[in-house]
Amino acid sequence: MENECNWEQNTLINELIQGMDVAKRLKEELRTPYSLDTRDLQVQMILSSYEKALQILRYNESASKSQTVTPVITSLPQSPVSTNGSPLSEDFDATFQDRKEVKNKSKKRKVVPKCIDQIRVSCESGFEGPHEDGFNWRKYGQKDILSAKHPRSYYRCTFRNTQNCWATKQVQRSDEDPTIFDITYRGKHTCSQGNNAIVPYKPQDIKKQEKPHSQINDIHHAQQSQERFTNFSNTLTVKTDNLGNEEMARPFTFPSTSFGYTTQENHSWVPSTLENDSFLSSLFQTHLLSPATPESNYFSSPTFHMNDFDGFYNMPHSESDIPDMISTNTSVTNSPIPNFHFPLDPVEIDPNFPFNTSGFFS
DNA sequence: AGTATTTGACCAAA
DNA sequence: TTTGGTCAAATACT
Repeated sequence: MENECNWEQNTLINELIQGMDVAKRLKEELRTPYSLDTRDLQVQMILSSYEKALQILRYNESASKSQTVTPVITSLPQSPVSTNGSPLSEDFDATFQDRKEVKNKSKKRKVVPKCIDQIRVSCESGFEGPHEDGFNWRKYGQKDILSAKHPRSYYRCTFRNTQNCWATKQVQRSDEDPTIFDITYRGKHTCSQGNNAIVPYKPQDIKKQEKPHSQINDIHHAQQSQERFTNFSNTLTVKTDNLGNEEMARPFTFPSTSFGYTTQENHSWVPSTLENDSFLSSLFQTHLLSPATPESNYFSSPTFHMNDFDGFYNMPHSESDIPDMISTNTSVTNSPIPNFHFPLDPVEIDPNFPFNTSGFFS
């Protein structure tokens, strides 16, 4: 618990410092003719930092009022260890236990898992489905929700039976903006997709996995990625609606250095310099490094909104072994983002970092 | 034929 | 009793 408090405090400080730094940079750049993309992105970074800082403060406030909201990190007993040596999530633990009961006792409603990631994805291009996140999901239910105009869809991991993966997600179209989907992830993937590291891919190499009517099908090619990212920074917004605290068991696990998250095994790889930028690294992981199913791509959502930067928690982590899904070709020439660069102040990028070398996505 | 989706029913929590 | 999550048979798709 003490470490957790330090984490949050450090994160809070980091976010405030980051916001201040970016604001300073922006101030400098306002004096010079600089790209609007950069300025937009910096504004978003500033907002993101302050939003996250506020989230931490709000979370602490609510947690102090109610002991029922306890971060998963410390509230559960020791997790089991998976076959690859990494600890399974506490959520998996709870979920798996519940699911075993389901097997014995049909249709028993499970206890809500404690680890929930919630993100908002906007699909303003008019496509039907919400964004793709790189996992294979099978729809197992749809329900009209009383408080919502649109039905809620329930998905479980395709590898539930074959690999005993109990991750699920719910997709709810927003009432206010039908182009926005609220996606709630429950449970961590324990399938090969969840355990493996990130792998670059060529969208055209991927076999078809899901039906087109439920998916975004604006597949972009690698050559477009850099341009898309530039545009992306224009439209990118971070939405931090007040999510219920009961659903924010791991509310602040965005990959900030203060968490030391990157030291964990199986963690998504992030350039070291980007780790200092929790917002950007989250963006990086979620939308640049995540392999996706055929109908999607790294920029499948013209605009996306993340309430919770824990979304990366479920990102696939492998360079290989994503069954039947992606090409194993990982050479730099097939990188989805050739000559990738961030529209940031160059000072922020480690000059030694091999963005343009074969080590970048290998 | 195998796999994915749809949808009404079931069940537990609230 | 209501509501939301899940199951599983029926159906659709490949």
